[in-house]
Amino acid sequence: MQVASVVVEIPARALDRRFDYRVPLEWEGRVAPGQRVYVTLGRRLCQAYVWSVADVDGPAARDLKPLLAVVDDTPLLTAELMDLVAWLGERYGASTQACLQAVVPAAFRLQPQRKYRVRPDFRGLPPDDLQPLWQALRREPLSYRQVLARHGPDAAIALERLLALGCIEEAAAGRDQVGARQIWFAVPTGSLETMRAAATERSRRAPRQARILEALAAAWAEAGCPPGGVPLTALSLRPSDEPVRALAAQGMVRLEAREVSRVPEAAAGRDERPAALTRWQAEAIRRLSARVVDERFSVHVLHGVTGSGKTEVYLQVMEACLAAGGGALVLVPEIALTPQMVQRFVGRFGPQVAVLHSGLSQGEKRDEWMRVRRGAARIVVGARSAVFAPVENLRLIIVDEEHEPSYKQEESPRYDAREVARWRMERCGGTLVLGSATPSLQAMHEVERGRADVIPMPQRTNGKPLPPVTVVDMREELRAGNRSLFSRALRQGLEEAVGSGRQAILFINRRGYAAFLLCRSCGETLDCPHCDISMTLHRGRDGAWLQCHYCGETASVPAVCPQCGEPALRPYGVGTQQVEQALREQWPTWRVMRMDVDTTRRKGAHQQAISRFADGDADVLVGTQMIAKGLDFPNVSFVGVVSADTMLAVPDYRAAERTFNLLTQVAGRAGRAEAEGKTVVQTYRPEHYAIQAAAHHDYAAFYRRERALREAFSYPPFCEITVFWAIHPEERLARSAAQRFERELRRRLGEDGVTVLPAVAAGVGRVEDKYRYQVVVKYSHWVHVREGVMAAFRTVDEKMHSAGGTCVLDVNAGRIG
DNA sequence: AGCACGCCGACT
DNA sequence: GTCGGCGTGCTC
Repeated sequence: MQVASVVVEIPARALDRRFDYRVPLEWEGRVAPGQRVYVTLGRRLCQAYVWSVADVDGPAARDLKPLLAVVDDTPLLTAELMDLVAWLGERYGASTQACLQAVVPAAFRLQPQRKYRVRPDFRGLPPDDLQPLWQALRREPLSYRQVLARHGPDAAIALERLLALGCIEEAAAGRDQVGARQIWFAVPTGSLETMRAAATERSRRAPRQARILEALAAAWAEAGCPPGGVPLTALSLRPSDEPVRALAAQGMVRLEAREVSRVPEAAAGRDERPAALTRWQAEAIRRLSARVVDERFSVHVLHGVTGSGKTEVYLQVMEACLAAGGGALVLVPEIALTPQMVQRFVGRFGPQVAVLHSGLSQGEKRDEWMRVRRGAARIVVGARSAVFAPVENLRLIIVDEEHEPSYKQEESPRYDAREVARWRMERCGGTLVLGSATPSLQAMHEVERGRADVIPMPQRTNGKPLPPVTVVDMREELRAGNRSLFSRALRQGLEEAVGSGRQAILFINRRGYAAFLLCRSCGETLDCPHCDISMTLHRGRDGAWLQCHYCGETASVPAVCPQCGEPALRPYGVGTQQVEQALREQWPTWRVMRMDVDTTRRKGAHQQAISRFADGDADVLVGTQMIAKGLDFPNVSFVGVVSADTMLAVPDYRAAERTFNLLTQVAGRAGRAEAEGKTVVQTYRPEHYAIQAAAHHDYAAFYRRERALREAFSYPPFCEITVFWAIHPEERLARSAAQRFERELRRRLGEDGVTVLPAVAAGVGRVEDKYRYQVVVKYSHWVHVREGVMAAFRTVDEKMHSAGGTCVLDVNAGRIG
């Protein structure tokens, strides 16, 4: 007798284990790991994934509940993905169910459904008029909708009566949240001539039938023989329409339901293959292609300056991978996944490419995922979660803009797509390519330890040098009597660019008008009533308001300070709106465009804004980091950074790295095509190494300095950091939970190679009226501390849970504030 | 996470 | 005397 050990889909830590079910005799041999099944847990129906199947003898197995249904014929998850789910759980301290939900698109989750079936204990017959429905339900359980569709609207009453008489009962049943899309096709059975003759014959007697036959004949003539039929929707018909049913009954046509994809098949498109490669590109392609073919695990850091043509390298290495029979996966930051980017991949590989991103509907994601699972698409391009795509014979993963923090998922399971990619390539014996103009400290550390190699691409494809960067000391400006947002150099750069018909970009890393309001009389700042953070000042057409960027709370702007009553509230900390306003005031004739989360919240607005600016609809674009990434505006000749200091001020050990990356990226925006580029960076800390290194395009200098600091203060990559949070509306409970975690941890882990920092309030100590306390743990290898950390976590989490609070564990955390 | 069972207040 | 509050405990 077979027993299936399954993981149920319910994401509760208490259910994070295997449950055993009996495999009914008729399904023996049909049940395999990775397959979805329906089971009852307690008395409710739920979906589960088969983890393992074993042959067990003896009475114990007979007492198990049986599997209720097998959902898929072929397992939805491959053996590799099942192993990945297990690894995810261990690596990030998440429940197996949460990991499953991250790997499988939401469309495949269970949508519970009520069905009606005859009661097995009912003896005898219901009243005569209820017999047809009762007989139908005896053949198979039906949902309410099915009952109405098959037995007419009066069946609703019949159903109620059968229920009241105790003849039938409700039964749990289910289906996928979003199923495959089916379309009905009418397929002709006879020859083209018969079709035409039948049409003529029916033209008077049955004109609607005749029209269908004519349409079929026309499609046949056009598409050639034998035709696959015509989708009924193309004729505005449904299979239940009378003429269709009549033709089917006469045997003139056959009706077929076929699964179709919701994603239109990519047109072949134009392939923009460059006429020539730089010697660096050619060398990179040569080296990587050789590794893709050899089926051994290897990691490569593709260090290419902005404009060095990394994408073309990716494309040609993927070609080599495909030629060797492998599949490939390209990860890009969500923001860089623009139609232009996708077009390059589709242009080269056509319908072999599947694109996975957050803009797709659940159904579209399902269809793309299944196309990959069936092997119809062998290349996947997508954002973070695409790292789980079920690519067959996966041999190559490319992580573009590898240094981007968006590869870390900030909810459970808090995985890092770069680590997942590494795991998959290690397991499959494939090649991992980490591409960046500013490789992360982590990636370079791997190189130092001999676990990866660097492939340099220091030259731009257009042969031009990187644009010169001027660092402006804003203290000097102040001394020279310039109190405006714009230094003389920045002003000059703007005027030169716009004056010569070019475009300019101004970058400021904060949205809204000003970071906060401060009372110049008493020093009070206006804070959010629900969070420990000051509210941001926003200005729009309908005046000004205050907004909390943590919880969304809004408030009106008081005329006087609520603390001291003085009319002395002043805005501090420049935001995009303020820059936009200053531009409009000083250059009223210029066309100014602003791009940040506030202007691009609407779906598609982001892409629209990008095309408008690219089409020359504005002279100056003001925006947050979203304008820095992956965009290529050929007419931009000037880029200004209004303040580089906001990025440096963040209390995060990676602040310098982020600043360096962003400045490098922003500077790369200027002068990508014909126009000569120029960049001005404004700062109050012109001597800072991150700013200096970015200004001189000197990655090596930045890396040396940053590496030394990380080593001296024991920050990643010289250790790994895991953060525990306790979150509760009562400060006392949040604090004591964090302290308890700290104690438990110290007790279990000892001192060797582990540093446990004391429990403290988080950087923002209260969000949405809930207090947050944190414990930071530093160690060298997760496997050495995992047991201890997880045991401590489970103890505290369980208590916190019953006290109405939450605990979060962020393994290999990015942020620690 | 649900959905049971189980033990104490305001109602037909 | 019953309906129902949500506190604890289990789910193969």
